[in-house]
Amino acid sequence: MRRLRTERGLSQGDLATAVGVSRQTINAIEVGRYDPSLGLAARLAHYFGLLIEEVFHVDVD
Amino acid sequence: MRRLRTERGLSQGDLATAVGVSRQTINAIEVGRYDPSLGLAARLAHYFGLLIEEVFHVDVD
DNA sequence: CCGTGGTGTCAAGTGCGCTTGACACCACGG
DNA sequence: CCGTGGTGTCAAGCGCACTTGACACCACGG
Repeated sequence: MRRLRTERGLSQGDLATAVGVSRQTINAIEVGRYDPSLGLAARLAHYFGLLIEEVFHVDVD
Repeated sequence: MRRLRTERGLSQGDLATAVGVSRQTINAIEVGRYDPSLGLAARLAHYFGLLIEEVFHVDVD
């Protein structure tokens, strides 16, 4: 997630506005404070041109 | 979602216990009252052997 | 030395995801 | 006729996803 963002030379704020959330939300997801909603996960994956599964390694148990 | 479930001959309650949520939660998702969390979406997709993107048509805008 | 951009984090508030518990309806088999 | 399984839905409550606003720290260029 942080890798995908920095690889593209984006700040947290840039990515936040690109997917329509606040900067703090992007930061919280990157540092692992909570998981994004399905909608936000979909927008982020779509923005990076990847599958949700490729961006987030949710453990399924 | 309902199609995937009924194709496998499962009740809402069966699927609910299979993915670890309540029956009402499965029902609410099927009737579109709200979207599942990323974790639950991942467990459901995994249970059906599909990608999250194949199970849920989240509109990305 | 100061300003600026990027980041980490806190506090307080809103709304949704999900819970338990309950009740009603329908279809079915006894 | 009654019981049972499957479904739809309500109410009240809990915790998380996400918000705005604020403050602090660090690195950098002027």
